[in-house]
Amino acid sequence: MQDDVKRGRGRPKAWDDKAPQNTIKSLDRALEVLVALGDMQGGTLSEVASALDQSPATVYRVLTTFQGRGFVDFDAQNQVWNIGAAAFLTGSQFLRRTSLVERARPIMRDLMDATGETANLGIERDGQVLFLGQVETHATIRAFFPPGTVSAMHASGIGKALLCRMDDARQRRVLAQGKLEQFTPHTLTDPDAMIADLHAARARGYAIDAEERNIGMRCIAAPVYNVFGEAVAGISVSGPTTRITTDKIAVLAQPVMDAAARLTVAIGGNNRPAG
Amino acid sequence: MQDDVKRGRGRPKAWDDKAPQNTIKSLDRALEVLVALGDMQGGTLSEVASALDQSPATVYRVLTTFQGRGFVDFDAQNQVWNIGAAAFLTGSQFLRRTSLVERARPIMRDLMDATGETANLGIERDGQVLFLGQVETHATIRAFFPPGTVSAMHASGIGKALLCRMDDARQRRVLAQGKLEQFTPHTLTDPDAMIADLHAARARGYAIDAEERNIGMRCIAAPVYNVFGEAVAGISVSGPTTRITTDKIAVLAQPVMDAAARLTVAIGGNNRPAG
DNA sequence: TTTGTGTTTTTCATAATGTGAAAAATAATT
DNA sequence: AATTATTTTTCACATTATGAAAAACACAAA
Repeated sequence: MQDDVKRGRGRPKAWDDKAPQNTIKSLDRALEVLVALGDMQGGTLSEVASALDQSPATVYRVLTTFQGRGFVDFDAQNQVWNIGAAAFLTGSQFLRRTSLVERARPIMRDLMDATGETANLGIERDGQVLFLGQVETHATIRAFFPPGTVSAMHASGIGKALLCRMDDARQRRVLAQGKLEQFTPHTLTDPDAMIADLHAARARGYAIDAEERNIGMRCIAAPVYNVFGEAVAGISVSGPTTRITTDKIAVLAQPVMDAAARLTVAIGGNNRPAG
Repeated sequence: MQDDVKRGRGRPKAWDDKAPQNTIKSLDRALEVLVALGDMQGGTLSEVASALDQSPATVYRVLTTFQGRGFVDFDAQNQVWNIGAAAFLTGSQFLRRTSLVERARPIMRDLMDATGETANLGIERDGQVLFLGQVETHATIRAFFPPGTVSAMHASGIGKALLCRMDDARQRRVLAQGKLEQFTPHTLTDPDAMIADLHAARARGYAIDAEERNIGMRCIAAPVYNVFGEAVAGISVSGPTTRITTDKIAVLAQPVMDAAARLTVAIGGNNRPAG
């Protein structure tokens, strides 16, 4: 970064260490409630209140206010509060911004048509893979990654497609974060084995997740590049090992790489990767 | 419906007309800001403030507070505020919750009450319509599609409601699969006639199955959209031609479309269809 | 039944804190 | 250089958020 930051229009922000008092405390506490409700995947009033160590009365008012705008739903049957449709709708506007998702949509649909398997789109965020969208196969047996799911980099096709294009330093940093947690007997937990796998993926042009996260599921992923040739997203197909057999991987990899290349073009990226 | 509703545990809510003061005003105003920011797809402080007719100082504090939790991002380059990743992450928890079928249930019940006819819910699977659920009319003569039933797309109201929102290529592909099998003298077997019928349905906003699958049965269906404005399901009413007469179709279509729109909202979808 | 326990919702007094106006400090424009 | 537009901070004041406790229920057991 440059030393002199590009500053905005009006009065400059106070770069003091003494915290400027321009945030709203009650709103912040309310957001804490909303996030907690999402993390715990719904709960009763008392559950939420005790989890946050806050007064039930306050949490109750926060929840009913959110409810008024549809940000949370209340299941009167079981007295359970949950994240509501409005939160999803507003939150989804985040995707529209980068326009990555919008542009990926038709490409993913074609990929699904060409391969018959569910197509996925994901990016890296905070050392994990964040799934942004998918187009589901029509087959009855299908992999399911709803948008918003996060997954470990080292045990995901898209994660490894992104990793294999990072320089060594960043690779090691990201991998060190997650400690290579073992999910299945096939998960690569040895750093050297992981590095070797990433080199292979880089040479091939696509990464493979062979039952490393879920037994019975394989995934083939390729990186998508931005204008600087940096891998900023991954596109993949995932399905059961019964359909994605080892000898079909090379066949399926081609449409995946094609789709990634198309998406790279669609977002104004450079298909000649940097480094 | 019963008069005595199933009530929860604790103290009952005050059913007074005089608004109970258990919502938080400042939080509500803050949510108004967040929703507006999403609707206008991002904007500068002054844009948001003037759009809501609020003091810039207040809106500023709201935005910085949201920013603190990642619910909005600030692009210092262009001084533009936008919906952030945390809003997306939390909002996405909504999807993880209940299924389409559960959300549709109360809506379908209302639709049945309003029309007096059996209400149906279906999606596309493997080129066919898969019925996921229904709420039966009280009348003795009734259409019966038990959940799990599959039916040909081209001879079903829901099927045509889904088809009429696909692009031409997919339309032709799906239709080619089934070869437009003839079930009754009214079944549309000519591809051009089918395309014309689908265009009409698209323009109307609802599709009609006029004895095309079963003699003596008519069906009125409307599409349900996901967050991308893609038709992912259909909702319909079906009944005997003696009750669903040709001159009643337009009358019955309104509650059907209303129900579809409600379900779209309930699943976090976008009622402005894509394409 | 009656009693007891664990809920959720409301009321109320009090103080915390959110609020707008205006000032301050910058960038863009003329 | 002066003006305009915009963002951020300060400050005095009153709005309003807050927790404790009470009220009103459901549920379980005696």
